[in-house]
Amino acid sequence: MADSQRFAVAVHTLMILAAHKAGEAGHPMTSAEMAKSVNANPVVLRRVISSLAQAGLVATRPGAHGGVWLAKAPNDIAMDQVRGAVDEGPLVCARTKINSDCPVAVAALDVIDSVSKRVDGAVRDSLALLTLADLVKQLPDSLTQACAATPPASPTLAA
Amino acid sequence: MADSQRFAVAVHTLMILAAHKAGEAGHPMTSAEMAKSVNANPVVLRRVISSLAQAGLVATRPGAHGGVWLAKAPNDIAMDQVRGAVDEGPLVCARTKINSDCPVAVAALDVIDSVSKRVDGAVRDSLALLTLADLVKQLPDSLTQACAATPPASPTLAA
DNA sequence: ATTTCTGTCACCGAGGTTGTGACGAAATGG
DNA sequence: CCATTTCGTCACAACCTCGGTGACAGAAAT
Repeated sequence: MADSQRFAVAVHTLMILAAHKAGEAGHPMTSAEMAKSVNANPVVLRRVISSLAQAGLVATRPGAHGGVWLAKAPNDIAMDQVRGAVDEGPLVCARTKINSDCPVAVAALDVIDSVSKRVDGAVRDSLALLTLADLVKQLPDSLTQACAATPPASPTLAA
Repeated sequence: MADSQRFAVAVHTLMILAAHKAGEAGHPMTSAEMAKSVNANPVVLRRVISSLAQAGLVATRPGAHGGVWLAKAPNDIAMDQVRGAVDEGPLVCARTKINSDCPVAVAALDVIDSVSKRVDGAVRDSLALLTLADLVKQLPDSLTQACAATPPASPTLAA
């Protein structure tokens, strides 16, 4: 239960917000704008944004001139929080349908469960060390500068 | 692309083979026998076994008194090999449908890709340290002894 | 030759994910 | 007060992947 693209969409969205330095008192970005860059339906984006908002990573405001912005500094947004917000299932899932009359199967289930937990821990640990700020740093400098200086109706996002 | 139960089925299968000390010159186990314990269709099991065989982890022989057995010592079977054999896709997959006219999207794709590689590396590393022997050790001693002494038609597997 | 078992195919149904339209609620501006 | 914008969420369709199942050919043992 993990082959969705929600995590990728979430990271993409957060990078856009960070690169454009979108803020409440400035120019929040709309889901429609960002949907163009992600090449997805605005509703899909809003579903992801909704999860991120519940996790306290972004804030939103409806109405004219409303939109989405980061609720925390990029340095304080770690990737494991993002994954936890949009994709809560375990990566490697155990079997639910074992034959409970078979003692080997019952014991194996526990063992496999421990493997699953181990993998999940490894994923979480590796993502916890990665912040949104780290990712934005990987963007070409020219790009982030262009975005930061962007007035509404930015040419850096449009198609 | 990782929410399948193939990995769990593979581990379960390998544990059965290890616990029963199945060997070519002894009592290879049939997919039908093991399917009972896993509570899955024999064909599903054979699909997994086929992948494991291609990876050199198990060996098979058709025909009467044929079946499956471990091709290596449990100490030499690491879990990352198992995962690689049955589930080759990346755990967290990037978006394929970005808007390639948007410079932010193009750059973000690379960044997300690096995150994906990082996660995959973490998973691989954590699984590489875990061998089939480690997992079998976690089984209750009584169980492995009962299995090891098992003649054909074992009561420890049947329903 | 018969039996047993693997290997593989084709097909179906279940479940989850994305795409899309629609509607209400909230916020801004005239 | 009203029109506009935008979020939030629902319902539905399209699609894809996965597991379950039956079928059949080939290999091996007796």
